[in-house]
Amino acid sequence: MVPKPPEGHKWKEVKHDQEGTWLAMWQENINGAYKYVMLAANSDIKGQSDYKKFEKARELKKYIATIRKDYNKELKSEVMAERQRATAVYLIDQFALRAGNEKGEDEADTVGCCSLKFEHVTLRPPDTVVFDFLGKDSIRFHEEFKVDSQVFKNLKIFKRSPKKEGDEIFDRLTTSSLNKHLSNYMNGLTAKVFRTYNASWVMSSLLKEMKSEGTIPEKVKDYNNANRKVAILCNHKRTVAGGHAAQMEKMGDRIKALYYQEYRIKQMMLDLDPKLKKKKGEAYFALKEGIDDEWVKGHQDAMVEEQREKIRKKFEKDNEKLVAEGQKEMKPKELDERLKAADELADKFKDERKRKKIEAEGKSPSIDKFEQQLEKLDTRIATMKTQSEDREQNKDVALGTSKINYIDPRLTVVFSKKFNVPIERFFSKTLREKFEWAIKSVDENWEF
DNA sequence: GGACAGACTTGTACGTATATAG
DNA sequence: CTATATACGTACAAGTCTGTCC
Repeated sequence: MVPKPPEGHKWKEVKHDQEGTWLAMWQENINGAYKYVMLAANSDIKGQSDYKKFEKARELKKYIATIRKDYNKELKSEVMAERQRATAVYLIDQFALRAGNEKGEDEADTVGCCSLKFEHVTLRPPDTVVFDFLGKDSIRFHEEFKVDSQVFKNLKIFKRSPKKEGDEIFDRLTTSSLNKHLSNYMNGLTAKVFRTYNASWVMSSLLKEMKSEGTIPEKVKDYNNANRKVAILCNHKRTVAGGHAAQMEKMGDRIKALYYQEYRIKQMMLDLDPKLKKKKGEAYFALKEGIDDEWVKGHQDAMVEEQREKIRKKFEKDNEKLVAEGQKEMKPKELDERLKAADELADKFKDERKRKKIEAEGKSPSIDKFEQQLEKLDTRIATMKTQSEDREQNKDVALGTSKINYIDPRLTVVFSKKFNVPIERFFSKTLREKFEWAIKSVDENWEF
């Protein structure tokens, strides 16, 4: 049944097209772009086309060797158009460039492989090529690659005078001619299939050689590391968050604080048993690199201040409670009394600094207990460090796009089953719906 | 073979929900 | 328990690619 149009409107046309996947469409009034109402990603229709997309990429496996052999040969073709085509396919295959359609005057000045211009490619003998251009969404692609010597020669030829800035490198090539050529190898093969193929291929090779062990977060991190390699291949970048540097510093500070805690414990051990210094060696008891007296002083001041703040807050809260219960609140004098604990801490630190000695504390302290505390701190430091490294590595790489669009979801399912990590760790609720076809279709032995 | 119409995928930022550390 | 970090879902613009017409 045809649904009623919104009040005061009528359908321009009602179609019953079994091929199309859209429900309604209209032309946007600003630049005439077509807008579509389509089913959501979790629908059967979308799932099927997603499945087909990855199956197409898998099919490329059968032809890739021939294609590579051919373009390597055609890099030397006498026909310039063929030589350009071979070079372009090389770049698309090796470096995961997008096809690069021609764009209109009014659109952003971004490029892909076929639309690369003179100034986007710099040649550095003997065989290094520097790409620097704005790709889709004006994301910068800035990479340096070593290339096949014939590719280097070709690019040099394609840039030869009278070509100058603003001119296209592949002036005898369009995306349609390139895709037409590719479709000779395999039905439906186009430039974008290479991105899917290479992304999934890289992921599958990484997962094959991987031996993920340890806790679930550690295994997830292994997966993410592979995911990140794919994202880098596809140049999926993101803008570094505003507070990134500050956050890194904060984490670094926290790690330092943990190291300092260890230092204190070790000093306390010395307090209990001075002979340990000989046994464990001087270095064991030293302050970690990057931590000096000045830092320690600042850290201690902060700790004291923190405690003061805590006491004040607690005081206020207690008072609120008293009032709520209909009782009188405590006098400011009580707060001063409570704050003495912080003063004592400050005095203790001051004394320590003067005497350069840290006394063992806690009830019935023993070397054994301290050793245990140290062990706990060690693991905390280790997790913090990996977390901080992870964050730094991810600051400008977006993992989502490759996971959602390029990595065959069945690979993720295989990882999940092989290493016994719940799929929920990799796919959110919506993604599990989107990839239902993948989740229910494979076991741990499936191969891309 | 080039221009344009049309259909479908990809990609990031953003606001909000949720998890986590302190 | 609360502040903050992170994850999630979504919007919608920007791509790719096919088909048709000249």
